[in-house]
Amino acid sequence: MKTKFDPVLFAKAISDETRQKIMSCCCCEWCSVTEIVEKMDVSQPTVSHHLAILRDAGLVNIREEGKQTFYSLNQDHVAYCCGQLMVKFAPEEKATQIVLKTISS
Amino acid sequence: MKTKFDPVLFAKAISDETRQKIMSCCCCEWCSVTEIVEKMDVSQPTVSHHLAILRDAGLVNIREEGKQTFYSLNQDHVAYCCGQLMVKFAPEEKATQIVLKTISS
DNA sequence: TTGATATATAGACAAAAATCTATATAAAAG
DNA sequence: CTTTTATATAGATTTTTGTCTATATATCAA
Repeated sequence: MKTKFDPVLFAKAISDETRQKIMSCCCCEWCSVTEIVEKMDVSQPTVSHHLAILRDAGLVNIREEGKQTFYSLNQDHVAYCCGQLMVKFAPEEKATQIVLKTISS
Repeated sequence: MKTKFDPVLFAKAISDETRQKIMSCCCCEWCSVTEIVEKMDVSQPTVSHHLAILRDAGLVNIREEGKQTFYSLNQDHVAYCCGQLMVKFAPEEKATQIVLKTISS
């Protein structure tokens, strides 16, 4: 079952440029830590640190395989959090209108 | 015309608890800085500082009246940014599905 | 014009966060 | 078993951010 939405936790998790790059990196496929490190310009421990933050916010899926760990973006949860943020700060009709416009463009 | 969406700027702006409280505070009405300060537990300069960050991210509307300055949440822009974030990190069909579910519940 | 009120800015300080190197852990290969 | 590879953790350091006090600026009232 889904844990209660924490808007500050979510915002903090996505508020760092390196983490957003990591999110883009594993947005559409499973990536090992090594693969992610190769595409970033920070050290491996730094990547692991950011992955832990994303994990704690529920924003990544994890699959362990032998000595490797694969991560992929939890798109459902990202979308859920964005939706929750939206309804927290904008009335639903407005949110609906903006979203439909955004998505259809 | 709307400036280009900056997902890191947006996320940083909303990633602080005090700022989210301010956003909620002036979510549905114009509030003077003094009124906002009264509802918060930080000093007036701190509130002004946070308001400047929200302003720089385009998240608040501003209206000056005599010696007072009134702020209100720019709901349209908040909703727009949430929508942009969503389509950045989730495919559109998934975003649509989640959003509609979120909004209608 | 003096004083009070509203807000913003400057600068100092403290707390939090990002990064690094070094190392621990654990799996696989030789 | 020893070595290599993959990842995580610990601890130190630097950078960024949030907060405060003091003060500047600007409006309004007396």
